[in-house]
Amino acid sequence: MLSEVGYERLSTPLISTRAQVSRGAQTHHFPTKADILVGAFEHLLKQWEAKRTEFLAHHPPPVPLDSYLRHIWHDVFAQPRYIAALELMLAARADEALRERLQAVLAEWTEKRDGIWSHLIDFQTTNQTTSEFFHLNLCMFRGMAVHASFNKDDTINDALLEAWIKIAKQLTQAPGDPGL
Amino acid sequence: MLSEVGYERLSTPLISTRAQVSRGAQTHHFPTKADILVGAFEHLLKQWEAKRTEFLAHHPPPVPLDSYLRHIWHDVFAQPRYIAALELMLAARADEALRERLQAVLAEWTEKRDGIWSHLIDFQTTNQTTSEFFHLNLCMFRGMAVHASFNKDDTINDALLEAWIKIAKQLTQAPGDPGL
DNA sequence: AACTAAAAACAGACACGCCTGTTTTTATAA
DNA sequence: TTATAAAAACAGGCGTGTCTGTTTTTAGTT
Repeated sequence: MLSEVGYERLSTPLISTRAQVSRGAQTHHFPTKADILVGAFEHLLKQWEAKRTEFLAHHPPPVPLDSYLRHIWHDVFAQPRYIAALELMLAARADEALRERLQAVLAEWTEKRDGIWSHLIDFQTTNQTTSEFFHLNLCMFRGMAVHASFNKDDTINDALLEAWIKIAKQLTQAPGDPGL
Repeated sequence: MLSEVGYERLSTPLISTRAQVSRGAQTHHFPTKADILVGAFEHLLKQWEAKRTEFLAHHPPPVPLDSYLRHIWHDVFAQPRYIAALELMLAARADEALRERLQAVLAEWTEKRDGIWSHLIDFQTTNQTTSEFFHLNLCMFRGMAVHASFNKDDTINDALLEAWIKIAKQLTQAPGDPGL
């Protein structure tokens, strides 16, 4: 619903109706709206985790870099839910309590995720370079996700993805530090 | 106000109070809330345009690539207003009428912007590569802006910027196509 | 220059609806 | 019987858009 109706119009009665749950039951399990949002956010992170384990089941490590990139692009960033999560995080800027709860949930998850991937991807560079690449890649995919959510022309989105994959390979697979 | 109180809490009475304008005057000039938002968006784009002309006054073309990158990073993307604009665009996804108005305003501005920069930057590659680089760079800066808005640690943000500038140089300044 | 008419700008109040959180009541199970 | 779950009603507040009335500016005419 966050991705369909947007954060602004997302109201608790709307949610309970769509969930076919009485408003009483809703408020019983989720006293405040923030509780619902945090719950939804946790649910989303679990889904991403599930996609990762499913991917790893079919791609035993060491995972080639481009396989990894295509996976997180298509299964995470290119999904409407990613934009919904982004809207949620941005909107939560103004709500200090909600923001801190979301950031806490996310921080824990991020740490876990990075710990997992850093051992599985077929990097051939130093650790420090790897960390920086992770950040760069995250930023690039985030920006591409926003771009894709506005511009529905998939040909250009695909071209951007392929271009970035080439760059990523140069950055991490080159023998000797390529200047990153 | 969009960046301070957030899109969700931004109400028309709040705006009129802060603007020290009566609610009657407000509704006279801006019949609906969407009119205010579109007006604010146009205002923002004009400010970016002003920053650009000011930069170009001090940096006669051909503009070195890294100067250009630092300029749009610090003067546009790294500003809180960029995040506000992003939140506005994302929130407008659910409001079809508003979204189309914003997109129309933005599309016109974008076309103008690209037309200007493409002649002023010291590129040494083909046009097609240049266009793709523009897109990639936009995505990267967008993602970095989001990152910076959440993570206030400037050292890592600066490091990311410098890393990207190095990459950008390799992409556009290398003699012969570097494989992008 | 002065007077009038029209238009624009402004001010404040109102109505309607919705949203959030609380409370009260009813059902169910341990 | 008591604790938990569910349902429904309630209260207070707020937000958007509209409406009526007032002031100021502009335009046109004598």
